[in-house]
Amino acid sequence: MERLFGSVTIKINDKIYVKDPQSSDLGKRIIEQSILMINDIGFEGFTFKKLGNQIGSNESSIYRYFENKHKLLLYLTSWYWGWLEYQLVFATNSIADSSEKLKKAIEIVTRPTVEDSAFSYINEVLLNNIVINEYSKSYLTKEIDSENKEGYFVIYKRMIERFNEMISAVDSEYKYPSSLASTILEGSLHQYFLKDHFPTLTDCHEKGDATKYFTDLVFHTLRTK
Amino acid sequence: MERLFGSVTIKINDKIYVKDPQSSDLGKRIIEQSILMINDIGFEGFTFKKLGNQIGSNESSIYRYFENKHKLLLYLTSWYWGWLEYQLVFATNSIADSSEKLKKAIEIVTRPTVEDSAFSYINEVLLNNIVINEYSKSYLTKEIDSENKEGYFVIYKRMIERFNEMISAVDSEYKYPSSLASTILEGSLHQYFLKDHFPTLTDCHEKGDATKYFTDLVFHTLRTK
DNA sequence: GCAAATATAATAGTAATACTATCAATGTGT
DNA sequence: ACACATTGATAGTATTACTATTATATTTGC
Repeated sequence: MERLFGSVTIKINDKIYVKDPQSSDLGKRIIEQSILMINDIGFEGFTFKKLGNQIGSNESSIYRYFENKHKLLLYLTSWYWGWLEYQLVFATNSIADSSEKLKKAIEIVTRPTVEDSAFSYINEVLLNNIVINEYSKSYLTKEIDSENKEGYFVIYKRMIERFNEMISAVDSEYKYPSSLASTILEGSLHQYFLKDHFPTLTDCHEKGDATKYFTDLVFHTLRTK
Repeated sequence: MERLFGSVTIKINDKIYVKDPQSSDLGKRIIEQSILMINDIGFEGFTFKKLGNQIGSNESSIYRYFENKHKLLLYLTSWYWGWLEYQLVFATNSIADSSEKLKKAIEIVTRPTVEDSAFSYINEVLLNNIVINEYSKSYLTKEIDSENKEGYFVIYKRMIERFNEMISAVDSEYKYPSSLASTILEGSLHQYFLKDHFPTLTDCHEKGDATKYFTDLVFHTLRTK
C-alpha cells in the first residue's frame, strides 16, 4: 500500500516504553525480532534473554526499552491497531454514503493482512498472527483497570468508537452499536484463530469469507435507509 | 435450578487430570478453593503452593491431582461448559419450534450465571467469571493442536455444534452457522468482560441486555420460515 | 484387629524466569 | 580531550514450576 506522505509513524502511548524503540537501531531490532520470535515460540515461551541472544544483544539492554515482556506486547499490539486504524481512516475517509463506508470499514478489519513496505522492520502479517493469538492476553490481566486508566488501550478503543459511529450513521435507531463494533473486531480475530485450530467451529475457510460473514451479519441487523 | 435425577455429574476427559478430583475430599477442596483463588488473584498469580497453603495441604499433594495449573484450568472450564451444556439441553430439549428453541438456547448461554445448589463445592458464579477472564488462555497456547487432538476441548466444541444445528434448523440456507455459533458463545463472554472493564465498548450494561443483543443479531440474520 | 495398600504431608532440591544492580567498554558531540 | 549517553557483561535474588524421596496418616481387606 502506498502512503500519501513520506513518513507516517504510528504514535504509541509513551508510558508503554521506557525508551522509544523507534529512536534507535537496537530499538528497531528489538521490535523486528520480537515479532519473529513471539510468532515462532509464542508469548509464554518468549523471554528477553532469548531475544537478546537472537539479536546479539544483552538482556539488560532490552530492559532499557521495555520494563517487561507484557509492555512489549502492549507496544506491538498498539502498533498493530494504530496501523490498522490508519488504513481504516485512509480507506473510508472519502466515502460519503454511510452504508458503503461501513462496508469498506468491515472489509478493512476482516480481510487477511498483507505486508506494508512502508515499515521495513515490521512484518505486519506475522504481527497480525500475534494479535490473533496473543492480544487478549494483554488485557486479560489483573492490572487491566489501572492500565486502561493509563491509556494503554486507547487506539483499540478509538477504533471501536469509529465503528460505533459508522454503524450509527447507517442506522441511528440501532440499540447496540458499540457491542456490534466490538463483536466485529474481536470476532474477526477469533474466526481466523478458529480457521487454524478449530476448523469445525467456523465457516470462514477461504479468503474473503470473514468479510462476507461479518458484512452479512451487520447489514441484516441494521435497517438501512 | 432443580435437577431431575439425584446426582448428575459432569463428565470430564480423564486425560485432563492425574487423579479424579471428584473422587476424594481433598480433590473437591482443590476444585472449590482454586475457583475462589483464581477468581481472586487471577490465573497468572495463582500457584499450587499458594493453593496448598490456603487449603491447609501440600503443594506435592495437588500435583497428584493435576500435572500443572494449565490442566487445572482446563478442568475448571470444561466443567463449566459441561454444566452449561446440561442446562442448554435440559431447557431446549422439549421445544419443538426451531425458532423458539434457538431463542431459548441463546438465552441460556448469554444470561448471567446463577448459583446451582446441586454442586455444593463449585461456585458457578465465580467459575463463570473465571471463564470470562481466563478461558481464552486455555487455548491460546502453542500446545493447542495436540491438546485438541487429545480431546481437551470436546465439550466446548459440542456446544458450538449444538448451536450450529439449531441455527441450521431455523434457516437451512444460512451459510455461516458455525461462525455464528462461535460468535455467540465467545462474543457473549466478551460482552460481559467489556461491561466490567471497557464499558464504553459495549451496550450490554443491564441484566438481559446481552441476551437481547444476540437474539436481535441472530434473528435479523436468519430467515425464519 | 492387624497387615498391606493407599493417600497425604513434609522436606529438599533443580532449572528457569524475571528481574535489579553494578561496572566496563564504546561511541558521539563539542 | 572530555562529558555523556548507549550498550554489553557479569553477578545476584526471589519466585516459579516442578521432581524426588521419605515419613506419616488413613483406609481396606481379610
